[in-house]
Amino acid sequence: MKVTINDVASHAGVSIKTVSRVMNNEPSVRKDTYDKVMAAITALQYQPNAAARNLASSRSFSIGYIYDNPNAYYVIDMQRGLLDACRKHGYELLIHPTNAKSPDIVREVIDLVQQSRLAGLVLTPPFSEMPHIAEALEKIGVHFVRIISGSTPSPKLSNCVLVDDFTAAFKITNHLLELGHTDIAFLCGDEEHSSSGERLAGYQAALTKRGITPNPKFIVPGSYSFESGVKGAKQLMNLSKKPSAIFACNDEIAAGALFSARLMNIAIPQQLAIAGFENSPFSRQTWPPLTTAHQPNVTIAQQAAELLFRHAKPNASKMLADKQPVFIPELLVRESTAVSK
Amino acid sequence: MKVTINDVASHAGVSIKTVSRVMNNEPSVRKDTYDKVMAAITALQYQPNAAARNLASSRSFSIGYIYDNPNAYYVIDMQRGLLDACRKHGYELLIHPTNAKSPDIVREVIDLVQQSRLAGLVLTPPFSEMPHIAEALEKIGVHFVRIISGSTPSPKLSNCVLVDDFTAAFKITNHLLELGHTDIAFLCGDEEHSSSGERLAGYQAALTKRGITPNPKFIVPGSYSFESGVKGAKQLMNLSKKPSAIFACNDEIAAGALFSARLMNIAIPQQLAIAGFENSPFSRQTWPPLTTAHQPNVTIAQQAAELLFRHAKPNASKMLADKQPVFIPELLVRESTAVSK
DNA sequence: ATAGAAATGACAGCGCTGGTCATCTGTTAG
DNA sequence: CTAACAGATGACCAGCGCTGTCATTTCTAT
Repeated sequence: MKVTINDVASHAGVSIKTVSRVMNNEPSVRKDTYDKVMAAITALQYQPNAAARNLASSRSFSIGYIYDNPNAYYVIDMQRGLLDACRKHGYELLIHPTNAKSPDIVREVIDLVQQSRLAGLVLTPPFSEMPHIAEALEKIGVHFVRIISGSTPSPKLSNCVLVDDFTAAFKITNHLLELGHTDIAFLCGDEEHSSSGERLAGYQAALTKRGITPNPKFIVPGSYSFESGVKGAKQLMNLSKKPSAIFACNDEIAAGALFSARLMNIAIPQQLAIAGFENSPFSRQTWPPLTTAHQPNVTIAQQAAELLFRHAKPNASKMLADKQPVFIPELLVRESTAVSK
Repeated sequence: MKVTINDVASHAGVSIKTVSRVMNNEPSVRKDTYDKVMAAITALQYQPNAAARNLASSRSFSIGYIYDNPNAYYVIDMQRGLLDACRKHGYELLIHPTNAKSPDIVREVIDLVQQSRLAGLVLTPPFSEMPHIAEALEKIGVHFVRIISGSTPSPKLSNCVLVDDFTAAFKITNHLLELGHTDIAFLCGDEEHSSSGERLAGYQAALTKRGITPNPKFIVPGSYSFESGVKGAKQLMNLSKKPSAIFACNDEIAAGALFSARLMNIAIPQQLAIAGFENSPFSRQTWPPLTTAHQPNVTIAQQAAELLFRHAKPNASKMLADKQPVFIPELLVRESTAVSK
């Protein structure tokens, strides 16, 4: 019922100490001994007692995931990916919803890490973009991995997983251009999220490449919310020169724009094409369904956790330590942009 | 930096065992000793080391939350509530997404409980409605709390938090009746979820009370999905005698019905009123926004965890042990039913 | 004053890791 | 073929911070 390290040792015909060495990836264990021990571990389904390990070594076997994101689907996907990686490595996941805007957010995070004795932390926006959090974490020597918007790996970003919003936004804009649209507007998300900036840049780059100068009136500041989309679309459709397509910074904004267009009796996509970003579940459930970009969040989270373990595990192989994953969200064409103008 | 039980003991002038007794609510600690120790604990900001407690006592200080629910907002809310309660009681939350339809789901749950040495489990649908899970859990003596659909507390349901879907559905149906609708259809959710049955019963009861015999053709079986709503609405609107209102078992189905109605050029709510259930975030973002019923999921989760702790903590006061919370989701009228027929 | 109950304390040990040596095995140079 | 050495393994102990058990002390009621 309860398999201890002793059982594994006698089953493998080695000493407890050797099993412990294997469990902790210590060097100087011969290959065949290692294999023998591993075999015993799987045969007996040995699960080390986390509490005992924890207590004896004073390091911990859990990582933390801090979130403050109104998009529940994003959070759930992240969790799923992190959990997968944790299970694989025998770690636990501590989740911590909180308020990123809180004035003592740094202290809160530090407290969490220290009280729960976390081995590491996975940071998603907005936390991954807060320099004082990264600094504080570095100062107390806690490993962390950030998931951020970006396209080019660099040594400075060694503990980051990059999501290439720029390229994905470029592709979406290109899709609209190929449909014949030239007057394409952009509804921004929150300025403080770098994803919004990256997507805007991708949009602008695509236009420029076609020889179109982005029209400043077509770039509407806003936030990642339905309401923002409602307002933004209204503003755009009241211009004397209206856009024929809108690229919204995420699906929620796009849904708002859709809503707004409907109030104004504008036919989608005949009179106005609308594209979103994120592929949230409801992007398929709007009418018409939204063209959008799909982020493989579960996989992204897995990779982030793997990266974290590579840094956090004392003796893990450093071979792969510098692989820096970049994910490019994939274009998903649906009916909100289906018909060319 | 790191305060141990020793520090507390010497600060309070007692033995470490006595501090331990206080920490564990053991009886036979004199009032003034108790106060002295508590004072020392607060003065020193003592935080017991979970790993050590765990190891020494072989009980654990974490509870589990198993989920398999496509509705991310529901899961996030549950987590939030559970986490709140856990923090308050010094417990941790272990989350475990899984597949409820898996053939060895019972074994998986049992393994989880035993391997992670969980103090208890919170079960939401569909797990809370699977009798073999409850049986297995009882057999191995693990505490658990179920969140289920129901209206009347009973001793058999002593470890349950009830959500009164019946009454809420009754209210929604009543709302439609008051708008003058008499031909009200019902789009069912998954049959195996008792919530669907309860809501159906509430709907039927409301009709019956008004002297209307529910029309079997107006009751469409289905599942908790957008697609089901699309199909259901189509089927209803192809009847020779069409309903003038649809009550969908949840918002997702309602959104599907909305989508379907739009394809058929049916004006909402002028030609057809549609109501949902759940108050998921996107129910506000459909067009028109959905009339629905709001479940206070965060609070429900908190109560469930509190109930669990009362059962799981060995020496906690049993005073409140038999309070059985019942939550009635609240009617939220929005534009999808706003105009009377 | 004294039995008996209640409150408190001493001590071992939960399962594991870290450290220190001692021993054993395998490899290489002579 | 053997000496000499490095690498691999084991034996052993302490101790992480706490709880369970049981012995001891203190209080209460007669």
